[in-house]
Amino acid sequence: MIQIMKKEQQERKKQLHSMGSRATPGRLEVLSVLEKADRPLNVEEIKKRLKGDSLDQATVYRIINALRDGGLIRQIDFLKTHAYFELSDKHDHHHLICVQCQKIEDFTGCNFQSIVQKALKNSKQFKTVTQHSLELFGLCNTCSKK
Amino acid sequence: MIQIMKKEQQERKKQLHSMGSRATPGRLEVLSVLEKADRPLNVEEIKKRLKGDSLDQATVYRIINALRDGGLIRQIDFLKTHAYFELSDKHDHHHLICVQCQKIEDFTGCNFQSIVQKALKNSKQFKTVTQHSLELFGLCNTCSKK
DNA sequence: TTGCATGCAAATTTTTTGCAGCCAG
DNA sequence: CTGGCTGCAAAAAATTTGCATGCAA
Repeated sequence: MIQIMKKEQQERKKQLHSMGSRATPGRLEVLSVLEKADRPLNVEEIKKRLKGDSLDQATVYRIINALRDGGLIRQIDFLKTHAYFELSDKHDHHHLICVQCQKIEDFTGCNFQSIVQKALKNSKQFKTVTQHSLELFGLCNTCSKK
Repeated sequence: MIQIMKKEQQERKKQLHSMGSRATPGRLEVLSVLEKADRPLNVEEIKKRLKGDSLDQATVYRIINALRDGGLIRQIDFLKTHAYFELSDKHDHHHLICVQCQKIEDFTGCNFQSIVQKALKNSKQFKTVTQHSLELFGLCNTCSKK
C-alpha cells in the first residue's frame, strides 16, 4: 500500500512538472484530497479536507486554477453558483445529477470522440478540442416519486 | 414585425404561466435580452442590456434563478467563476470554446438521445433526464498559432 | 383582493490581489 | 541561488436576504 502511494506521488510530481509547475506539498495534498473524494468537490470542501485545514484560501484558489489550466483536474457544472472539481484522469466519466436533491451518479461511455469529430468537421474556427464537459440533469427515482 | 414580436411575447407569457410564474415586465425583458443575444450572457451582462439598466441586481438574480429552474433558460459552464445563460429553446445546440481568447462557436447534432439512453440503461437511481450540458474546450485557430 | 414580484439596502459568500518571506529545483 | 509558491490581510466581485411596497391574476 505504501508502495502504491509512493508511486502515485511520483506520478503526480511528473504531471506537475510536465505542466511547468513545482511539486509542492500543498499541490500534492490537493491532488490527494481529490483522489480520495467520491464526488467532485468545491473549493471550500477541498480546503476543509486538507490536513488540519492547512492551506490558506488564496493558495487553494491559486492551486485549483493552476491544476485546472494544466489539465490535471476538471471543472464540473452542477448548476450551482460556484464550481466543483475532480481529478481528470478518471478517464471518460461524467455525471447524472438530480436537480432536486443533488444526488450524483457517475456514468461512462459518452463516446465523445465521434461528437468531437463531427463538431470539428463543421467548424471554421477550431481544429482541436482538449477537454469537454457533459452532465445530465434529471430527477432521481426518489425525488420523482414525490 | 410588430406582429411577430407580439406573438413571441404571448409565447413567453404562456411559458411563464406554465411554470407557475407571473408574466411581469421584468421577466419578459430578461427573456427578450437573451433572445437578442448572439452568445450566452452572464448576470452582469444581462443587467446592462436591460432598457436603462432598469432592474435591481437582486431582481435579476431572482429572475434568472426562476427561469432556469423553470427550464426556460439554460446555464452554460465556460470554466469561469460565474455562470452564463442562454434561452433553452434554441434546440439542441452547444458550444466550442477557446480556452485562451474565449471565442465561442456553436455546434449542433450532439445526438445526445443515444447517450442518455445508454446512461439511463446503466443507472440504478435515475430513470429520466430533463436537461444536459455539453461544451467542448480547445484552442481556436488563431490562438493555436501563437 | 392577495400573494407573488420587486426595489432598496445590507449582509454574506466567493474570488482576487499586493507584498514579504520561503522553499523546490 | 532564485523565481515560483505561499501566507496574511485586505479588497473586489458575486450572490443572497429581510422587509416594505406594488402589481398581475
